[in-house]
Amino acid sequence: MSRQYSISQIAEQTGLTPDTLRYYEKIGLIPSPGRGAGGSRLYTKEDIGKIHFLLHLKNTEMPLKNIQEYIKAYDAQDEELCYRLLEEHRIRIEAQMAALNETLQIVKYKLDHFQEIKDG
Amino acid sequence: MSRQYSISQIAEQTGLTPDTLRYYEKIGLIPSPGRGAGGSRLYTKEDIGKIHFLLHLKNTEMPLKNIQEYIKAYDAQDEELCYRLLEEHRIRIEAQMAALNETLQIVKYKLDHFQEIKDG
DNA sequence: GCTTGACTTGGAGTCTACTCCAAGGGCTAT
DNA sequence: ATAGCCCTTGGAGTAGACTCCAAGTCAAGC
Repeated sequence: MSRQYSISQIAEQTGLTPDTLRYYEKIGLIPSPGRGAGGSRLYTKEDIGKIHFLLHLKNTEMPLKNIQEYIKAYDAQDEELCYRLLEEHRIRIEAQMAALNETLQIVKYKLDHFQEIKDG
Repeated sequence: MSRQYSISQIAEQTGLTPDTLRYYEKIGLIPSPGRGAGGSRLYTKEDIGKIHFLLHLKNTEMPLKNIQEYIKAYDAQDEELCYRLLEEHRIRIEAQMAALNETLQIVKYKLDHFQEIKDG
């Protein structure tokens, strides 16, 4: 039987707080893990994997509601819906990258401009 | 004398609502524009330029507080601070692009995986 | 057997960024 | 001169995502 981890260990691994982990569990973003002595949460490697994928979605500005919908579809093994939701997210990611790049060019231009003022 | 625009025209141009424009003005993100008959706002081309740059920062997840700080530094002609704030934002943009790209690869992999299931 | 420390729950509070509302003013067309 | 519409203000309300708190449980060490 493989190792299991307490909520504070997971918190440290993921950079989330125990409160946030419990909050995500409450709203159905992560599965309710097994419990140890006194009802304390014990996370498995599989749980951790799900949390990491969740963080990938969250870190790319997917709203928790959409992540919730994806998790629900995943649990219901609705591959059609999973596919559609991920595809939509892919499009949003690409749009976001384009916006970031556009602003990056503008910011770089301004930074060069400041540099000139300093040099001149 | 060049053309001026009402708040609803600016709203249409920028995709913001008049309420949001007034809110941005209230918290100091955009300058208070000149007023016309009955105290209604009249935006100049210069105002519009500032709003568009603000939107670039906002669309790249710069918190309004940081934008506020930048605008304040800009108005105070504190070039040193302007430079530092933009440089920090550039770094955040690049980090964000890296995170997006990483997730994009994962999402693409998953999408290909779904595709195989459909094809197979 | 009592303290210490991490854990549990449900619920309330906070922060950011809006979003809406009530009460009222002013231009335009009929 | 009245209807219709867009504008004004200050302030209250909302949504999303946490974040904190009180009261209590449990196991381990002294």
